[in-house]
Amino acid sequence: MLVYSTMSRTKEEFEPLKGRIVKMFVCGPTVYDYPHIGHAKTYVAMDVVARYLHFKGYSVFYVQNITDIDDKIINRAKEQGISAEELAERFLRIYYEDMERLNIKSVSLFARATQHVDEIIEQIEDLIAKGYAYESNGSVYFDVSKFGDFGNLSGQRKEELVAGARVEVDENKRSPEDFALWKKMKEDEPFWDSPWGRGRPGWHIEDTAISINYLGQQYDMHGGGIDLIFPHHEAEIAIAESITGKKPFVRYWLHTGFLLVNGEKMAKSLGNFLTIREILKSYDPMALRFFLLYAHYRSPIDFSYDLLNEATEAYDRLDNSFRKALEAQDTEEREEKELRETLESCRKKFFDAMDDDFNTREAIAALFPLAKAINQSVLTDDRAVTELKEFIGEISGILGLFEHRGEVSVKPEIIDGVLEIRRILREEKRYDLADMIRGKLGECGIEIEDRGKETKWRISQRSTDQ
RNA sequence: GCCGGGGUGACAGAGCGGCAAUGUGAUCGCCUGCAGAGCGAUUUUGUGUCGGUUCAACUCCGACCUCCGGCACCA
Repeated sequence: MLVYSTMSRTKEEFEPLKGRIVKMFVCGPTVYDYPHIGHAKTYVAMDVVARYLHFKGYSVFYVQNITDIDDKIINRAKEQGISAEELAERFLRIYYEDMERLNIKSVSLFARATQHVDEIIEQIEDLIAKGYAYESNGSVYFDVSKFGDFGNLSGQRKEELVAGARVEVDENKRSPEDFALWKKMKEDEPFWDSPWGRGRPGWHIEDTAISINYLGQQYDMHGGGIDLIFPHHEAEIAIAESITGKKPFVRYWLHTGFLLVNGEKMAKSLGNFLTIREILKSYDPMALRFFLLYAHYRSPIDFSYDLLNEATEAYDRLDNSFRKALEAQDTEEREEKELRETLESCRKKFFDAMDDDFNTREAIAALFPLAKAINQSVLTDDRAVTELKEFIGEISGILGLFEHRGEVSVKPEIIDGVLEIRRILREEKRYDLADMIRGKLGECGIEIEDRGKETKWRISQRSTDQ
């Protein structure tokens, strides 16, 4: 299996540090607002990475941090007249809800910055003791000049960085490129006590404190959006390797391409900011998930409703045919050669693509010919059907798609009864009443579909959205 | 200025030293009481430009044009 690492800028053979155990860390959100579809892109992609590693037989321990204290949270809380803690709590809950709806299930542990302040302080003390950090007027900074490898991940040389820099001038820093590990408390701000007085943690060290605490001094994978490469991940490497003296801190650095809107980065100031909730008001969460996976994770996606609609159509096509396969019963032993062959080649293409740096676009593309074969088939080949069901189960687990979990709030017998009456009406050609029943059921979120004399029904995904 | 990633049919978007996936859209036909779903067929000279290497280049090399992102708060 090949994995692309930003550090080497190439695909490398994947091999975990220790046997069949994979330890991965992904930079989580700052919880000060509704999560947007850019978050969705990154976290869905990383979810599939974790799911696939799990499928490959690795035992995956996946930690995500939650930044629940920082300037944005403090400022937003002030605007709204509530405490920073309250604001963070509220949006953390919303974040969990949105992730749940997107079927992101692989995270083993969410770790909040505010619950790891002790570890953060310990790391800062360690850095100061080792001469990599200095205290200045109640704040503590990392001394970038002490870490020779700074810039390796982003391919930047320190001199270049400083040259083109628009670094914030801060007279407390020895050098503009130094970054804050501990920020002195300002008026009316939340604070923690520390050896340097009251203050709060800087951003970069939160992740190293959490990841080293749970995953160890070196671990396998670290993921996040492409915008985090610099300076965030450079800073993490500097902190971690300075503390532990061990290189590399992380074996594989994975970065997701940006989600763009109108060809530009999504930003509040551009007015093209789209939240997950906004999209899910009118789209099936599975369609959004499919849309995000129907591109390679390292590629950018230029979001538009046209493309989302297109993805919805494509997803429904696969979903419909897979449902047909999963519902198949009373199969015989009559061999369907075409189906078997297509299944075989699809399976190979799917896993080859996934093994090649989690290429979900190509993996999904391989599913369409299978869908076609299913639609053409009468599903009489019991061995092929069994294998088909197994395969669909596998890809559902890996992609987190094609899972039909619509809960029925009415007894299925009632719907079956209604459909029996409708069948009689259709036989008697009383189509007005038959159509009326179809309409009414549709309003209740039950979609029905006539297939010859038989009628299938299912819970509509879209109408279950809030 | 520095660093990174792109430019492939109407649109989206993979792959690859020889055959250019896949989806969506469009057109026609079939199926169907209708709807939906589906099936069959068709759809445009499709690889940014110019050179080089090669028997063979969309793929490798060089130059150029152009788009996007990062450069110290970002998924």
